[in-house]
Amino acid sequence: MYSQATSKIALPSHLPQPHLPAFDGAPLQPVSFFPAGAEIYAQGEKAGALYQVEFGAVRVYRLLADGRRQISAFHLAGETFGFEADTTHHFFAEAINATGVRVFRFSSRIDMSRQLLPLALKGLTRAQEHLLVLGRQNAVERVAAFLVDMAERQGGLRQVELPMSRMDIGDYLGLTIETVSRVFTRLKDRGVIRLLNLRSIEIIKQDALNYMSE
Amino acid sequence: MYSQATSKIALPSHLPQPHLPAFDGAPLQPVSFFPAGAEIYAQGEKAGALYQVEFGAVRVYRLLADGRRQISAFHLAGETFGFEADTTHHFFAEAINATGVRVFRFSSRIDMSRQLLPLALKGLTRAQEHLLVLGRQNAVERVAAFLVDMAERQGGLRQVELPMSRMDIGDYLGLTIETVSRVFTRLKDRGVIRLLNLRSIEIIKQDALNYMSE
DNA sequence: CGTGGTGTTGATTACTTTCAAGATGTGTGG
DNA sequence: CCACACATCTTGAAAGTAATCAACACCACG
Repeated sequence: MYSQATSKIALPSHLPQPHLPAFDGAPLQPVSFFPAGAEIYAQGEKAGALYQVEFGAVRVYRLLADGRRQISAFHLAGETFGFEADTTHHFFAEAINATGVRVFRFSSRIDMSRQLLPLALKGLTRAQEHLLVLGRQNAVERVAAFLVDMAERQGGLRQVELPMSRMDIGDYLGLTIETVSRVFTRLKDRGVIRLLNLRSIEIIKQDALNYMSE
Repeated sequence: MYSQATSKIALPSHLPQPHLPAFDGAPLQPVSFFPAGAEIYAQGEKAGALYQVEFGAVRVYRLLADGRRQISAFHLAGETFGFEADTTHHFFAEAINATGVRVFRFSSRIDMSRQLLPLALKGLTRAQEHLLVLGRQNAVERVAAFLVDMAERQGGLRQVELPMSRMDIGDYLGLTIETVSRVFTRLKDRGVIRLLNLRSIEIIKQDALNYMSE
């Protein structure tokens, strides 16, 4: 496990090209690199920046005192995270894999509220939709909803990359790794999905998956 | 069940006095009155306003096709709701009891984004914290967290009013009404709370309750 | 080609839901 | 003001779903 990110290094040319910057007015920031497992920010730290994923994937989570973890969101390439209601981070953010992030520090000289609001509202809607999944859906429905969401965010292709571990998926869906694994197996046995390898699946019956996720 | 709200009536003098308006610049709106169970807005309707509760209480929820309901938030006097990421409502909002609401229609002449952002971020943080409850806490912890939250929002007094039914509480916490009822009974039997009547409780052991909610 | 971490599968346990019945509370009309 | 009726809430027993505990399989890495 790494504790420090290697910041502001040059972006290797074989990596994906930059996405559209999240903000007008702000200067284009260099890409900070975080190896797998590296902390981007921690609960309790002072906030004051937004983060845009260039490549890789990020998990944002909270912990209970006894170690139970709830991942509130995954963020893929092109997505923005790091909103806080006050000046302190209430969550942890970590790179899941080797990840490049553009950090936009808040500047008093540029009013970003106009541009932040739609992003914050998008995050709010996402969180509220996830509440429905956690509050009222069973294990199969949760996994189906997760796969549908991941597929949509990757352009709606049949093949879906899952950059995160079963543990991460479980902590996102409020399930144990065993239950996640069993549901994957059931979906495979029913011919709904194929497991290409541990971190990528192919959706065979899109309709069935949509239906399961309601 | 009522389908129409009686709008723009005069606020009877025996009712609570107005809270601070949510927005500067916007003219102070009259209070719309909604009887118990009345719909404030529905999923699919065109959005374009914010709502501030003057008195009473509001539930915001989504439905699954088979009728399962998830209440994403309750809103009490002084609180603001109705944020949407696009121009359409993705949720339902209903008055729980007789409720007064101030409606602030968006005006192109006044830029409210500066004032909306902190409210949206507050809502985002609330939703993310609720995700932890639904994803990783058991029935007793959920109810304890709910009571602690309601107590804090009512000024931290020992006596807490619960304007909503057990059904509402269950649909907020992802539990059945029977489980909610059983947990209330257990907390009562352990001497943690007293049930003054169906809609109000007294917190006897605040520490125990805090501890249970983590 | 081991070796440790990650994932899968099986058996059992625990918790919550479901189904059912009864109790309590509220509102209405006599 | 009381009585009845309907809705809400509580309690109990049985069933179902996911968690836990345990063993094994599969990778990915050095």
